[in-house]
Amino acid sequence: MRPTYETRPTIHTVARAAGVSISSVSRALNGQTSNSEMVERVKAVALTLGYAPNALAQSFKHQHLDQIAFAVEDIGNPAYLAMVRAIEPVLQQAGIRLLLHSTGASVHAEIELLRSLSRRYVDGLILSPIRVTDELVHELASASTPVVVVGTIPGESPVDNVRVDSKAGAALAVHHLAAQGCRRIGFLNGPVDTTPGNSRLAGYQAGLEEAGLVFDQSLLETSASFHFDEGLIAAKSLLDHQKVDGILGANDALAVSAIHQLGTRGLTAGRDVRVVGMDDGELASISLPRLTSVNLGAAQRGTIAAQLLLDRLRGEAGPPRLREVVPFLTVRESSQ
Amino acid sequence: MRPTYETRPTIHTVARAAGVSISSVSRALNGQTSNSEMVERVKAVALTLGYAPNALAQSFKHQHLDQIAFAVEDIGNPAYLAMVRAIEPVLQQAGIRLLLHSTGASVHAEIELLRSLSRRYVDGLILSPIRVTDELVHELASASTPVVVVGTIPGESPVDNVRVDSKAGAALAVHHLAAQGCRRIGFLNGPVDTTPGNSRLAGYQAGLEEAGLVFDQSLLETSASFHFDEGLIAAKSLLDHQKVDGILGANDALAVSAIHQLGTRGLTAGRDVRVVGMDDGELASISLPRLTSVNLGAAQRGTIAAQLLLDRLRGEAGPPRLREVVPFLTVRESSQ
DNA sequence: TTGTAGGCGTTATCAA
DNA sequence: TTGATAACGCCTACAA
Repeated sequence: MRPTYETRPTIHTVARAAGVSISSVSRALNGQTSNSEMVERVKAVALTLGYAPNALAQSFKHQHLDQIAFAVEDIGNPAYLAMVRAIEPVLQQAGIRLLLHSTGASVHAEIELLRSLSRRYVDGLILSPIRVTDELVHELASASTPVVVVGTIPGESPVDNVRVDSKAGAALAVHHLAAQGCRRIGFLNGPVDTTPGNSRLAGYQAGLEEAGLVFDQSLLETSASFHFDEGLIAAKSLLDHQKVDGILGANDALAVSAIHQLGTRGLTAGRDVRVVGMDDGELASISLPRLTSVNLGAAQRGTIAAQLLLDRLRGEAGPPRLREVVPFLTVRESSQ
Repeated sequence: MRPTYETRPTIHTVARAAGVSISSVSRALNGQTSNSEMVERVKAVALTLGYAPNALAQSFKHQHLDQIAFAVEDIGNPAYLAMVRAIEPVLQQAGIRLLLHSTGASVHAEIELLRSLSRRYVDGLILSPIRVTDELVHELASASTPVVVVGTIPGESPVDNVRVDSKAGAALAVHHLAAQGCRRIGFLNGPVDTTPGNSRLAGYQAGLEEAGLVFDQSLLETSASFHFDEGLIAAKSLLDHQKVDGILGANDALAVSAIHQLGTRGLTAGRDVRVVGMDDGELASISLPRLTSVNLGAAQRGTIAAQLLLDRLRGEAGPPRLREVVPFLTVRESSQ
């Protein structure tokens, strides 16, 4: 049998039962100065009545809900997952709840989300846009609550921003492969109309140049997405048409898809072809062989983003802040 | 330069600007019957003023926030991740937002969470408890909002419940291994004081019995957790001490850790020792060799849980409902 | 069709 | 130290 959810005690119920005014109840429960005997009585009554202040009414009164939203394309993406896990404890510590928003890789959905902030159902937003359009930047400027953007946005954008130099990260991977003796380094990229795809391609090219290797268009294969399944198709195409001694995947899933396609050809990652991924997520340490990967500091970015946003919620004014996380390489068996 | 977030237009602002009363504004904006010329004017004024009704005030008035919480031990667990991804679209469809709660495997945290529902900061809760204590069941009974439990709970618990027969799932895996000719089937379990660990052990034993094999305590290895790292330790211990021709992992991560330890010994999963996992998450199709796994319908459970909860939010009364998802086996290379 | 007024539950101001 | 009262922004009888 289900209980009814209807009639909960309010502050009036408690006041009546304790024989005091509602203001006294409020004060007693919120630790304001008052007669301690009365405080005890009120607390006792509240307990027996099972009274708990209505968070909705409190929020209405204070005009903040103590909750923020985190909006990403897909929570299943390991990088975003790492961020959520990093954001959570920071918020919990501060008594702030976390709302999850899936934008489904739609800039339109992100813009709608920014507009809806004027409804004030959250106190702030952490947004990790996959594509940055002019319109998005414009909406960021006029957002009704503090916003922190995770990912690279134009310099003049008037919001806090935490980013990672993923171009440098990709270059790092290329350097490593070159140092291991690779001369024909294939690149399995994701869509280039996304911020990550774009900057990783730039990093691949820069890395080649710095290593004294020439960029060969035919060693570049662009997957339809950053997911494993589509990666398999792209990896197959790359290996069908080109002989490579090293492969950089734009993320771990793409790198692992390359490992699979090597296996299909009787080749072993590490021994025959060196493979490096990016993100350094759980998959990297679980894959076989373990995957060398560029750590892009997803967890760190999440933590920083949460802290920046909390500052704003606490009233911190001042110009937009920019935090940059530096990528590093975690070397495992797949590249040795 | 940051904008100020202070003075947003209210319904009064709009009313004054449009030269009507606040009730007219409310009616105009909510599509109530009224003079259409006036409606147009109000809408125009609202638009130029950038007015959007304050969600907090609306929620306060209606006494519901249009948001629910999903509470799990760790959102990084692939099974829970699959649930979130399944829950999201159902809620979005209904205009309900999703709050994420991490309980960190603490029953105490779960109980606190259930109590805090009386604060009414969510309209309902989907809870996936890892351990079910009497106290938890008791709190479920007196929760202030509708609750849906994902996972097996005692029959008399007065809340909606969606579960999977994971005992049958584990037995399914054992049958499969036996049918492939395995006679010494090791079991890499997670902690047995958890609901999943407990029922999977029972399924392993039942499966052996049904296959005409005897349960051998020494073929059972219990990992400290369901995570890959600890799985490696347990898998090593199992393989150091016993010769097996089949291994069942209590989840995909544990099964993959077994694959790793086999590799260390020059053995290949599938060819030398058949390996089966449970969960059938992304990891199963990404691992090398691809992992045969018991699909426990995590996504399906998420969808159903969301629907059950939505029913309650819409006022559906009636006795607690029980939904059971049936597990099935996805066969891949690791067991052939 | 429109406006006035009351109320949702809480906190805060002010006078007693 | 306490209690009456106003206010937060919105919706909705009810009266005009």
